[in-house]
Amino acid sequence: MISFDNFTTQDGIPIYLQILLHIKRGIVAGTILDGDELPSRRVLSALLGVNPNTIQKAYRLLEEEDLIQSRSGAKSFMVLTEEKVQKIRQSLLEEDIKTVIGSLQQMGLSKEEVFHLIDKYWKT
Amino acid sequence: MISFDNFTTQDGIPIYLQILLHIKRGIVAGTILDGDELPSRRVLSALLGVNPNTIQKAYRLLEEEDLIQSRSGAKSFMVLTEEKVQKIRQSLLEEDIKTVIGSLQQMGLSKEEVFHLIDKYWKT
Amino acid sequence: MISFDNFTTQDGIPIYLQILLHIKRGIVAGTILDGDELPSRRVLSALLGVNPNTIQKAYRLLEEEDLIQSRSGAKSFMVLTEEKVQKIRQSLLEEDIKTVIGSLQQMGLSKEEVFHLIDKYWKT
Amino acid sequence: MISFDNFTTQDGIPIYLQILLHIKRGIVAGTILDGDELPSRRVLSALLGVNPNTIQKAYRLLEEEDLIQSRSGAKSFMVLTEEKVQKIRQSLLEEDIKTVIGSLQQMGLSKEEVFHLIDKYWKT
DNA sequence: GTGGTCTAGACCACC
DNA sequence: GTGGTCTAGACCACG
Repeated sequence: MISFDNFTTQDGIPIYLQILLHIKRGIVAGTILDGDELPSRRVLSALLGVNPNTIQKAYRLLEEEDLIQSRSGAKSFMVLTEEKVQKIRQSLLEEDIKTVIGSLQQMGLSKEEVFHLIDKYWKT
Repeated sequence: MISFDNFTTQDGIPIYLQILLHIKRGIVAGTILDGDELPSRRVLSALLGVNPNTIQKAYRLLEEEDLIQSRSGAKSFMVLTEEKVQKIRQSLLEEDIKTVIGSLQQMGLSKEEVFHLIDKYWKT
Repeated sequence: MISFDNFTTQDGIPIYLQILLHIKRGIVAGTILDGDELPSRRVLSALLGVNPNTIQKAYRLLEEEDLIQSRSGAKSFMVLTEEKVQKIRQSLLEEDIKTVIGSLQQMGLSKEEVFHLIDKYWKT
Repeated sequence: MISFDNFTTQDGIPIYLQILLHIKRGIVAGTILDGDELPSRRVLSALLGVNPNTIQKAYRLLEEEDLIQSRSGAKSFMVLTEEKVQKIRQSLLEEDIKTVIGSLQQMGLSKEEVFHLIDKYWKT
């Protein structure tokens, strides 16, 4: 069963996107594997303290990307291939890195200062 | 006059927040200084291709944070102190760094891999 | 035994309501009589290709309207009086007629055009 | 401006479909014409006593059928051609007639009885 | 003022 | 129990 420990919603970003990203990051990290069972709408809804529809929206988008298979009345499962995983990995990494680099550069930081900051805040 | 070159809106984040962030990052970078004049709502609206109300909202929030002041007619000026700048710097840096570290750690990357990626995508 | 030949589910209307209507229309038509036996939930479920719970819901509503009675084991029987039949007849007829007349009038048809159309589509 | 006088919601059918049908019937009747302005979401929502989103859903479906043109911040207008009107007319008429004939036949009525009933309930 | 999107809760059919 | 749909209300960007 896919874990949602350490998940806390933050505002400014739509919740359904945060859920979607959480799952995609788990896929990239290898903690979510092909065939894994997803928590049901209700269960996850209760766990995260959000509306079942918000969960559903995240799941529906994942299904449209062919990463999930849902059937009414039955549980939902991950449907992953190595190729899909690599594609997600590539897109997520690039996006994260480019965004943060853009912000930090605009604030006038040097690469060395960035390295230093990451080192400081990296949770081992 | 504060520059908005290199500013392009990206969707997913409210535009008024993007404008707010752009200005705050300029403050941190030192390219926006105490006393600098802000473009008028009308001018900036035309420049960014954004509705005047959206500009108005960003300016209003900056005013509520005591970072700008409207004087004599429609012109607005930055009202900064070293203390305010440091506070913004601290909050922006921490937020950016923590967010990206959280994402990348969740994807299972090591600190070294992150350094390598930043090095790769850093625009000199 | 009550017949469900010619019954096909159509979407847009809850299936349990369609079953309810099918039975009520049979009552009005006189093909369903007092004392007639209803198919068991399991049998009808298989016959219509519908979930047993859905059948159960339709039967429960009929029971609440005092039109059927469950006796001796799982078998259910129609419990009808002339008065009940007339009441159902009245309500169904009026509802159908008024609904369709409302639609067709709203589309600007004359009574004669409606007669012509019914004549055209009436299956002898 | 398109009229919603005489419109009352009835349950059993999704409200957004009732709104959609009301508009289509107006198109067929010729009371809604190409270029006509639609009431705004909020106005119609208040008028009918339903949620703005329900109105929006009806409008969105009409837009997907190319019967409406919507632009953010601006009003919505009908975009009709004679061809579209005839197609709607055909589909609505057939559906209404076939549905009511099916119901009434199932209740055992003769064509003459149906004519009589329509004559009785027809509002002149 | 306008339309578009996000979150929320209830109901339905199905397993 | 499961996922799918409908209705509801608040917020956003825009004219």
